[in-house]
Amino acid sequence: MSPERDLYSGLIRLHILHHAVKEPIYGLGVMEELGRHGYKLSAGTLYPILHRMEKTGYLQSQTEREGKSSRRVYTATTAGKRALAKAKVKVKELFGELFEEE
Amino acid sequence: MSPERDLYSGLIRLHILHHAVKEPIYGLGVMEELGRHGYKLSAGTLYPILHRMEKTGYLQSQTEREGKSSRRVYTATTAGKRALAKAKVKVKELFGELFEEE
DNA sequence: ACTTCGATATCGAAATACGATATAGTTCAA
DNA sequence: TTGAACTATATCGTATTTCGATATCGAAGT
Repeated sequence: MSPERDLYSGLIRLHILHHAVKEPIYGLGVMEELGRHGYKLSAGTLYPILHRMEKTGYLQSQTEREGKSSRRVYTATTAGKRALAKAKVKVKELFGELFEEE
Repeated sequence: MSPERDLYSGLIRLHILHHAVKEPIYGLGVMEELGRHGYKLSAGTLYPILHRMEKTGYLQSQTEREGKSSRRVYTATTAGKRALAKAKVKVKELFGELFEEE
């Protein structure tokens, strides 16, 4: 529906990976965090993204039962950290190009 | 094949859009430029991207016949420039998060 | 009981990715 | 002057991804 999504899909994953490196994350929490950054995506989009990032090997999950109900909590794997480190170089390059002086 | 592609797909489009705003671009030229940034993508991936960005309304094209053979040359539309401006804000935000001090 | 809420999962049609393959004009050496 | 090498773009087919809609399930109100 939104044609801008194409431009942002990678950025969204990098946001997710970055947060997963810093601390454990979970689905709805990520949705809210992304919403704060102006990315509107539904649960039907986000959860499959997390599943795939786990299948790819960037994230690992475990079901947490903290008193209340259960949450599937994700943290970044070593491969995820490596992928983020590489991607940061790319983001830096893009940033440099986009905001360079004439 | 490369699972990192997921992380970069948006970055690639932003590179393309950025260049199309600065000057006219064409398929193989973009491929080489992206290659210089370490993005390896085949013609079968790139051309459909350009087609879609045109269909979306970010780019407009015309066939140029500069003496030699012909090239389909793309430039950014007003909508494309607007989309890039918006995306730049997002990239800046991501950059800030990824490279913030602790 | 019933609804709302937090949380996750899955379905299905449409769109996208990408290697492989096709097409076509130019150049240039044999 | 045939044909190999190169420039340039397009399309096909399988697999994957997107994303709204829908489903599930337990907590907590009321």
